[in-house]
Amino acid sequence: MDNPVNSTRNDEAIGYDPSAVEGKWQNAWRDRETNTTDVAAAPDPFYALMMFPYPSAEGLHVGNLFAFVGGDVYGRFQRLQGHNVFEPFGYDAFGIHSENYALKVGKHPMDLIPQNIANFRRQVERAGLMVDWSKSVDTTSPDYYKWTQWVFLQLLKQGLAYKKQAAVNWCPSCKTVLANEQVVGGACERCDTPVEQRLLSQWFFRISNYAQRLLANLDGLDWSETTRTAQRNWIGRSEGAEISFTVTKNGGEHSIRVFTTRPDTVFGATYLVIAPEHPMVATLTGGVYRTAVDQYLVRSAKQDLVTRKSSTEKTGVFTGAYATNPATGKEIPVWISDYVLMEYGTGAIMAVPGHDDRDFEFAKVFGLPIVRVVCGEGEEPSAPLDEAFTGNERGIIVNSGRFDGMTVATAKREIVAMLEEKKAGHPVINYRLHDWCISRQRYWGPPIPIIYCDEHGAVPVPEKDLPVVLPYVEDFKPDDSGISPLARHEDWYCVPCPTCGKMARRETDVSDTFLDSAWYFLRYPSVGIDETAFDSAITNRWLPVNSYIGGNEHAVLHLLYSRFVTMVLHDMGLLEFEEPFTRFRAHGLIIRNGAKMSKSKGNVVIPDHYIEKWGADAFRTYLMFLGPFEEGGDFRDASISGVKRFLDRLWASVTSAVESPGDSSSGDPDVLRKLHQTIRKVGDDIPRLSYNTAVAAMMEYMNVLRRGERAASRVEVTPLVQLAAPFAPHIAEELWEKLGNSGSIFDAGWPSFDEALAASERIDLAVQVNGKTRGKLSVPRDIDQDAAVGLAMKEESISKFLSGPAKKIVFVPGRLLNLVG
RNA sequence: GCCCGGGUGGCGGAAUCGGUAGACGCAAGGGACUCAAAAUCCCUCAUGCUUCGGCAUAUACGAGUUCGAGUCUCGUCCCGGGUACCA
Repeated sequence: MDNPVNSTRNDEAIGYDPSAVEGKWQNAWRDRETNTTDVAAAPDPFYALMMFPYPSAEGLHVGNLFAFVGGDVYGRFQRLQGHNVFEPFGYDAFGIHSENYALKVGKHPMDLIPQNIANFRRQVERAGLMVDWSKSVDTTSPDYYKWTQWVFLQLLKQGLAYKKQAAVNWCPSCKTVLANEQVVGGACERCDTPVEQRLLSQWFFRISNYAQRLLANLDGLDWSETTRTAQRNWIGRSEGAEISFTVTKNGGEHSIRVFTTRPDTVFGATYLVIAPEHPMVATLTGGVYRTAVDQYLVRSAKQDLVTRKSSTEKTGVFTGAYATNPATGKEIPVWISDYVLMEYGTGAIMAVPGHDDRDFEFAKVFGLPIVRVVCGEGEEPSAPLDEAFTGNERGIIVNSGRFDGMTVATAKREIVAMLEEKKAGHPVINYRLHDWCISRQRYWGPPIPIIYCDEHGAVPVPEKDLPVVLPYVEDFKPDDSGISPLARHEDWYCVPCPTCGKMARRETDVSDTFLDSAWYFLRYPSVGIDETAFDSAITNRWLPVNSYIGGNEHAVLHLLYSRFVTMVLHDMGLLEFEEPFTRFRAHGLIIRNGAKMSKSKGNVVIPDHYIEKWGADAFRTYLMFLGPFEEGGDFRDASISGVKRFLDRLWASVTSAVESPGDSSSGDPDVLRKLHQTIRKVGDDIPRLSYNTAVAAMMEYMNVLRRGERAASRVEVTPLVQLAAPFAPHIAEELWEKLGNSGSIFDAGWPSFDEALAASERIDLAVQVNGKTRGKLSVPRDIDQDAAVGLAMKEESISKFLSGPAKKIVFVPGRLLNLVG
């Protein structure tokens, strides 16, 4: 801007060149370290976190960027409020996605990931995020996963990591383990061979020990309600009872324990079912039934996990054994079926076909008796059931001896008491939450730091020997030579036992990617510190995270695992807090052609060329304007032009204010009123992530500003530049500089609003007759009811709807008057 | 099936506590400027009637509560997401 004379002004006033402005400020931010936070000294810490992405080869897409910009607007706003905001960024680069992609393109993930990361960083910088790049994290770097392995060892030390046999999906043709998402319709996605299940010895974390605490703490968290609900459902607390059924077999007495949430229906239990994996299967199975049972066991063991869990067709086999129903004293048959899961409850159920859909279906298939023990309103106790009656709110107990006539709720209590007396049952609380299996028979992850010694068993790798480095191997493909790719590399897995020094064998499985991401937020502030996973003073200063923004697809696993790991470290005395994220908000999804934008749907849009064409500021603001941040919206590139127009006008207004020779220190009262209303509105909207309405409010103000003939003055324009800064940071910096300020606008604070200036003298009072709006009156703001009624009745256009004086008057001061005739 | 969301003009959306439905933006139509186009600027823009003053109807559908309902209650239909034999 070397020659601000009228002849050139038009060109400058209309439109601006985003690439020049944005390049200038991105360089300035880097050179001046504007976005670098002094984590040790900052007086007013605010940790603004966004979920780190998996750095795909295609690059960051619009859906990712939407989430990041939303987080960035929040972070920048907090900084403008005067906080020392720490906004880090990193990469969740281990895992099956990267590995599969590497296999597909025939490259090694270790070569691929650095390129992808460089590309992501370029995109994020180009989008103008306020990221502190001095504290970035890459989960595949040994500097990072050294501490992931350390976290594993801490859980082991606490007795929270253990090994057990567990089923995995196995492709008999590829001779490899498949992840659930690689099983398509019960077959291997690559060779279409039917998948089987196979038992492997795997590492688990005892997250189920924390079920009650993970559930209870949810009440105190400032999180999206949908996310908390999803976690509650996942943890799945059920109150019920455990009941014992006695089996007399070969002269011995055995007891089968079942879990039920409906002890009130025990009189209707006409048979028992145990899971195929139940330890008592062999004991219970009698001679002639053995062959059929064995066949059934083989069959259900072969079926893959996905199909077995999704098919609802009932299959089963009779064991030959009978148990005694402790309520009725009757003998009932014991069956085996895979609709009963060994992982939940006791792996055995009492079947009440009259009042459970699954039991009903099973009873129909095998011709087992169905007994009604609950009646709905107006139903006869003897009426047959043509489907299970599961509604229990108004149910009344029948056919249950002395419990008849009780409500379901009362009977639950009374029947459990009766069973307790007989020593045949007691109340129990069960959780759906299973222990977390962290073993992966894969290459692309951190090796689990364990060494197996013939003499000493599973020996943890000493902490001083971490990291256990993942070797660069050419044949990382899980092929037919064995289970885990690392198990093919003797030179790697043969190591001396840390305890006795004799030759031993490393664990060749790697850990789950979710373990990498379950603690990364602890690492960010301590990046660069080599001696520890996280510096205690720094961590307790910056965490828990003030604001966490991410996708609801991680509502359960990632967020739950992070909470679990944090709780364990808290219990070990390593952290002062036990919940990692004070506030969490889930953003919405970006829809393109009617579907969520995702690689699998094939509808991703890469933002680069939009940013090139319209500028990062316009693109960011457009993304925030297209719909409510927490709901997402349609990506339709046509609408970007409206936002660009707004920024052009902002540029033009500031330019003319700067150049205008007239009075620039005062403003038009109407404009100033709108300005102060806008400052209030934007300041209210941003914290509740109502970004779309914040942008709309700024546009409205811009329309008011441009209404008059005269050029805008500095007082009218300067606060608007500050309000726009979180959305359009580059142009805001540039205009801030044009307005004669030095230093970053982000260190200049947020404009304050004056309540008195924001209020107007006169208001429009809506006047209704019988609830229908018939007109409006321009009246003083503080008009009272009588004065308002008097004015209204004088208006012929209003009074014509009334035949006489109003019988009832509803007056809402400052808003409306309703005359009821 | 179950659990969450959601359904408002041609389109994206707004209406924060039950108080003027359609802010803001896009698209469309008209006009100004221009040799022309782009850009820019101005105007119109829910629907139907209209004597051009207005009037009526409208927030998926049907009931209800209320002076007043997009908003609350009950029922029905549709769409999106999550989850799934959890006893």
